[in-house]
Amino acid sequence: MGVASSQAKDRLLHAAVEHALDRGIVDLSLREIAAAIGTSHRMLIYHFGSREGLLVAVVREVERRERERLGTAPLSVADARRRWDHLADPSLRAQERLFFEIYAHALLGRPGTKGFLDEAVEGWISPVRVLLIDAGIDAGIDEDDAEGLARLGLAVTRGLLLDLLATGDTAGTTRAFDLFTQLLDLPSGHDLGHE
Amino acid sequence: MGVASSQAKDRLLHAAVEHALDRGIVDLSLREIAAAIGTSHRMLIYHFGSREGLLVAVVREVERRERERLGTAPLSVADARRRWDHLADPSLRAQERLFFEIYAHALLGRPGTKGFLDEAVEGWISPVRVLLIDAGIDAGIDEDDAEGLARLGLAVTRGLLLDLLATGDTAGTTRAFDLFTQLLDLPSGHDLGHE
DNA sequence: CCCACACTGTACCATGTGGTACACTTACCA
DNA sequence: TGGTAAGTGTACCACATGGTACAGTGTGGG
Repeated sequence: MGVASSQAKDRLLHAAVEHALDRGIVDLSLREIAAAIGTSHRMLIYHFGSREGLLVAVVREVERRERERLGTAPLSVADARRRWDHLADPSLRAQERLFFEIYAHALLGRPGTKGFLDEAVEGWISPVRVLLIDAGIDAGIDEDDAEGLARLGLAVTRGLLLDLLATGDTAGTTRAFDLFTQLLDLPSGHDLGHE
Repeated sequence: MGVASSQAKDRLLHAAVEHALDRGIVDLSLREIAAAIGTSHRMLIYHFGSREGLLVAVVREVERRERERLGTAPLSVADARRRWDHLADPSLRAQERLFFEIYAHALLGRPGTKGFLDEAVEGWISPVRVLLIDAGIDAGIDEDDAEGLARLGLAVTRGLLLDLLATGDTAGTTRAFDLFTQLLDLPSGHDLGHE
């Protein structure tokens, strides 16, 4: 069957994700996707078994990229602003939009999204919490504070991304982010900060 | 034609929205929806003209409810926590989930969502900004601060709602929200309204 | 050589899709 | 009373859907 991984399948998956990045995924038919990436719906079925199989593969790939981003993101607290600048970069818009599309999809319990939500929230909060606890030994941050702070930071980031995706207002959302770092008494933007 | 409003149409729309609240909307067929709310796809076409017509009607209704919530929300800052408690109430989960589903849908430029994003962001930021400017005359809040603060408040709320919808962790998200209000030094402070 | 194998094109299937035609009922109003 | 219009049921349409059957293609190894 073609269910196992193979070079052809990988190529198809990559192309399908690329297409999903700017066209979405949840309400597209196999034929639409296939036509867009230069293959036939027959091939998608062959390699992924079914439409749901393709969905799962795409979701997993998005999860993987998200994790990868987590792994390479500078996690030091002082780098918060640099991290935001990275996230706010236009080249990441498509990925974030797809992320939110799948997020909403998963909230409705659609097939192929098991575990996505846990990973999407806990996967980010957890390492930040640990980091904060380590960094906060001197500063007197206890575990509840660390958890709450991690949660709040994630919320600010995701909330501002939703704003950014809707409005495209990089300057405005960045100003709001700087405001947050100021509230935390963190170093804000290097030199392109506010004022 | 049935395109104009009527009692029957209103009943159907209400039922359709109710159904969308816990089953979603964007990837459901007319027949699925119709069967679930005890009518026929024939009737939905009759009253709403087309599937897209129904979609538009549902989106508008969700927008309307969102605006209604905005209108009745207490905007004074001292009430921030009470407002969050209201949002975090399980009875609103379905509405928020549907909101994010449509939000994601709109981010992809799907038909029937024109104006949704503007309303979703600017519709909330704007009144809060005005409120902050008014309240901040004494406290020295300038317009940029007000805009940023409104934006940040909205982001915190939406981000924590995403968290809450995914995890169901009312206590944790509420702790994070409290942390935010503490950072703002709310009890003594200026007004901060968002939702 | 031949066979196994990964892969792909063509053609097809049953079912589901949005949408329509038409007959029919009810109800209100002239 | 009759007519007009909203509303509804039944049956249907052309088409798109996910999925399958089958007959290939090429390629590498024995």
